[in-house]
Amino acid sequence: MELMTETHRRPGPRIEEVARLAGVSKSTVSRVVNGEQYVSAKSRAAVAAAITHLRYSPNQAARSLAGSKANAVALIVSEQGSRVLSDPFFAGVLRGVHAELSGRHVQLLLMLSRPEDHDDLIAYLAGGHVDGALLVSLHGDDPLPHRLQEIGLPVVAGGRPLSTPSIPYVDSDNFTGGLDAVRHLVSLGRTKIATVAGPRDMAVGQDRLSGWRRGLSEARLPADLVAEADFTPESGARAMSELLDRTPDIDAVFAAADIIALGALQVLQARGRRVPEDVAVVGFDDSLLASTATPPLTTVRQDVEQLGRTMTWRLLGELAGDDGLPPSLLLPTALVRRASA
Amino acid sequence: MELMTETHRRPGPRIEEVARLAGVSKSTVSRVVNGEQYVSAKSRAAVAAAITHLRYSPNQAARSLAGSKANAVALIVSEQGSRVLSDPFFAGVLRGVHAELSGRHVQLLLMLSRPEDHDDLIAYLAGGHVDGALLVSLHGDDPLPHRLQEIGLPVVAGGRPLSTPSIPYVDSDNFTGGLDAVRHLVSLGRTKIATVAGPRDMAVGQDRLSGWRRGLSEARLPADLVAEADFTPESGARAMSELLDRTPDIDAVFAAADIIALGALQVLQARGRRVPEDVAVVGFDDSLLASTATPPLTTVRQDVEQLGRTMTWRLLGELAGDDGLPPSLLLPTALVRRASA
DNA sequence: TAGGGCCGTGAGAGCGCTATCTCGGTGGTG
DNA sequence: CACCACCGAGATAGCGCTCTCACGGCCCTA
Repeated sequence: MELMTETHRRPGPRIEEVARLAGVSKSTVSRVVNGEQYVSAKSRAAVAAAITHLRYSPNQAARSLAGSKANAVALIVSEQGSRVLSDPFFAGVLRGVHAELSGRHVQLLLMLSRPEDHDDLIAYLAGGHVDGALLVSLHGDDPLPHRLQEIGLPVVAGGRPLSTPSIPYVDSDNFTGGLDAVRHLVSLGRTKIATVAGPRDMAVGQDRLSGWRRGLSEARLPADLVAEADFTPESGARAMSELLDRTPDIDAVFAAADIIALGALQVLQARGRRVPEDVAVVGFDDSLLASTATPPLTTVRQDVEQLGRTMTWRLLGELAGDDGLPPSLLLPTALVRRASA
Repeated sequence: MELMTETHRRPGPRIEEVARLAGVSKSTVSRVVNGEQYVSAKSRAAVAAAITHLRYSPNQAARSLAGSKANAVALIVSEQGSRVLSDPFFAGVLRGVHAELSGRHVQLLLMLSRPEDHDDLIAYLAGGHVDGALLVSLHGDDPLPHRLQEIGLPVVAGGRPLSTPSIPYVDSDNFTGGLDAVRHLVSLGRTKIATVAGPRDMAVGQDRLSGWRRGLSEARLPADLVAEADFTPESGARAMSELLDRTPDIDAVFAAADIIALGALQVLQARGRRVPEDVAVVGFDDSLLASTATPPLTTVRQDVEQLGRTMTWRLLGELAGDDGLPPSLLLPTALVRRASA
């Protein structure tokens, strides 16, 4: 009797059984499950009761197959290293995305992809396994957004993508953030205001730098004290050293990120500068690092969780067929005053 | 002409087309795609060529439906707040999980669940939408691991689950870590060694505390200087204050996490204690916070990425039907000496 | 030379849903 | 009173794949 094969059946009831218990057809159950109209209150209640009683949970695979939609979106992190994941920025976005998704029966697939894996990624996404994609941490030359657009997958980027301006994105208002930081420094009477900028191949680096420039030009101060760092304390320290070597009498620094500011802070203290008396320091992000630094860091707050929520809202809107959605959105930033400036 | 409905067809070729191009049947293409035996080298090559040429990517939904397996695992974060996501611990685990999964055609579903959402979660998972689950950040009384076990879903926990000892888990050797921290403090000649312990309803809190106790008992020192905190600098600061109020002449503190140590450090400095001269401080985790603290923190390093990898390895092993897998695994920790002790 | 494995392959039956078509009943309109 | 729009419901055809089964050819053994 080879009928006795171990049938490894998936557990749980089928839609069929729910229909039988509720005394209606599969179609009606499907309508109820999908919240469609044209179902009598009576049927609706009967189905709901049956679902609860049987603990029915519709099979996503079957649903996707029949319905030509995946009920899932991908959060794609495109980065050479996987450093990003430790970044509070990423954590915040993730939290926001999840918050916005929760209760909507849309699954979140997390995909990291290094540039050399992009082909696989594209193939997978082109297969219709997700309905849309959220993109974060884009370096400027990353061809990924463009390629996603090519295969017709709805995409929203977190942070302005340098390479593909046509893609919808949500970003913090980094320019105004940088501008506000400098205005604050100017209001403190500082005149030799340097910056440790972020990577120039990322919009976030460019925009905060532009804000700094604008602030200095407003105050008719020279904008020549620039060093570049990536988002590590080490590179922040290195950049600060350069700046100090070049111009020892700097009296303020705008760091493009708290984590950069931290490295700068260490160098400043090691070189005998008092913060904020000799050199005022402003960071960016208002991460945990800012409040626990010594001295606590004045910084520009960005609400990354809100950024995640907004990206998701935008994507789901597009998937629902809303038009009139803004192509892109800028989220406000705010200066948080602490001891360092 | 309502035939003109927007047919929203999924893009890409079907298995059928690959078969036609390769001159074989669907069955053979399926065999090649799934790496089965009993396919001639010739057919295999023809199919591979066709796949490449057509950029074929099999439809996961159809695969899951026909094959009764989801080709996906869930990473479940069970927590009241969504604070966890910002935790470097979580980020590290995530990175490890992803690394171990990559190239295996297994998708990662990220699911956060507050206790009040557990019913939904269970229903979803019972539906066979994932093949297994990875669990992190469990408070002791969390019924989730038990319930997952009930529905027969293969599960591996990250961190020892207090409530369900029978569940396979992977954890850092927190006990030995705590022990090593104290031994180091003792070797420095400290005798009034306090601890700011982690939450007592989490294994990680209990185990590090036990290690501290053992260390003191080895050195025949009293183990009565205990305060408890959760994983925030604020609670660390509060706990440190209590400790100092109770016993002003403390000369060393073992904090159950770097983030707790940070709060302790601030209180210590505010109260005029020099670190490490008056009070030596040891943290746990070796997070970024440890190296950027003032002074840089001596701490116990745990390799959370490795933890994520190991959890995943264990789960995939179980899914592949390996037996002889160790039920649980402990990963080594290591003391990292810096300035604070 | 006949029999039995084993390899390589194809045909075809579902997997559990959703989408579409169909149809009877109801109530408002000319 | 006939007509028709519309609501509520059921029947059924796939969605794209995997899995089981069947079958022919080959090699090895008796």
